[in-house]
Amino acid sequence: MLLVNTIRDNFENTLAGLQKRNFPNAQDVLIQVLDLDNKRKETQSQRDSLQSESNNYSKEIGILMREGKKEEAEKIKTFTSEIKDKVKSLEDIFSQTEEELKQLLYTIPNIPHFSVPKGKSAEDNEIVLTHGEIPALPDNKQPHWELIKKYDIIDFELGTKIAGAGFPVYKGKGARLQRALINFFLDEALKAGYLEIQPPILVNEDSGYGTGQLPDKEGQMYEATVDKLFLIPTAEVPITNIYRDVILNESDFPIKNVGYTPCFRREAGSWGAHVRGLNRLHQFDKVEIVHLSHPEHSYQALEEMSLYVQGLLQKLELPYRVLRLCGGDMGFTSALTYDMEVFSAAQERWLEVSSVSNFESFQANRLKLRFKSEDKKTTLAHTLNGSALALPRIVASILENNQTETGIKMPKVLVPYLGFDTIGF
RNA sequence: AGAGAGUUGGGUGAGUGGCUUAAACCAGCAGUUUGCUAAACUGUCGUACGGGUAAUUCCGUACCGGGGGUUCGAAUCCCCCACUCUCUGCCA
Repeated sequence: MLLVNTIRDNFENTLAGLQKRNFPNAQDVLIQVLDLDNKRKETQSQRDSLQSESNNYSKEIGILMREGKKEEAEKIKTFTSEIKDKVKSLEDIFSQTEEELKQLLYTIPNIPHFSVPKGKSAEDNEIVLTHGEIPALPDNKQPHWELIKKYDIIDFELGTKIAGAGFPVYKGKGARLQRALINFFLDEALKAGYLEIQPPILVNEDSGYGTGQLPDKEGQMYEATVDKLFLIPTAEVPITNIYRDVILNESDFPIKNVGYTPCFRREAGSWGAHVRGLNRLHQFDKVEIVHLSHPEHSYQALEEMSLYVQGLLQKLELPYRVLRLCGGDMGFTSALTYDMEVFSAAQERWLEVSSVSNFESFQANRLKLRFKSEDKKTTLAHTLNGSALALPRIVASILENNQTETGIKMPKVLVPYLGFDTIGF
């Protein structure tokens, strides 16, 4: 959620930012925000001064009562009841205006960083760099959904029987590969100075609002309706909400958390031809990194996270590229997002395996996540997060890129975790 | 799940209708004393929104788990909800 003051003080920049995102009627919406805010302030002033008057009368009554001057007190009471009605109606207008303003602000996305390219769709994303060799595979190469059947390591039909489409069952070396990757990712994060967190994987409504899944995107989440809980779509939700309504000390920065969780996404209506196999699931595993940063250092933190994720991909010997998302493709809450895509050599496609974003103060504003600076001012912190990494597509590209006639070779770095070096017969 | 007891500022904890934004103590911060540390003493110590000012500052309003109500006036009385603790039950 944007700050009204930011909109007021940087009207032109804000407008330009929204236009970069192709946000419709940007100018009208921003003007409406300022109008509502003005109305809110005016109403508050009126209400407060009347309330003040009423409080003074009440004090007088208190004094008179103590002195036993009941009649005088009764006289004053007649004034206050009149004021009370006025205060009540101003109060109604105030809270209604405030609510309207909040709802409107909820619909406005974050302002893109100046380096974000213009554009409407994924086609307009900027390729920042490409790394690694694309492996030359034999002519009879197979996509991962064939390989997992061939070696009997992941079973979609079984998952359908137990839960439904998009809930695969990992078996034998498939299950062990999952476990190895999770441990590898967590150990790497620990080495890089992250604090490991195991959060709940169901969250309440407040948490959903805190990170912006609610309102509007409740359809993306599975919901335990009886208890009003939501299955998390990413560990970002519970981990970032740890810091909801928190005032940190400046010396607490940087805060670096990592957590492994299963993730659940309904992905309603988003199934198509190229989402076969592991490319898109209802349940998958992910290791997520979350940074809380001083506003002055958040872009350094973003670069650090990007390099960290790239390091993981290099260790896994996967060819990848880094994209800077354009205004039209960026998430609602993000100011700057890098996507990391791995080349999956049998599908001959780039697959997104990580998305690293700086939200600046957009999330922190909703979360009321602040810090006290040296000069005792309370200021919104900056939040960032990224996948490090999402498992299914990593598994898909490891399987596809490393396939040979005799089996699938595992990345060297995983062998100590796996206890085997090849998935074969 | 049932019964009972609770929820007050960073912490402990007082406060059953007006002089309580809230005692006291501890921690924190600033200062005095001191060769240094410690101790002692003095002061300071919340958040949000709004307003006045060139500015330190000052003023108003709201906030004692959350929401609603009674009242001229609520931390205090009433209702609903959430959470915590104890006992009983169930359970990995």
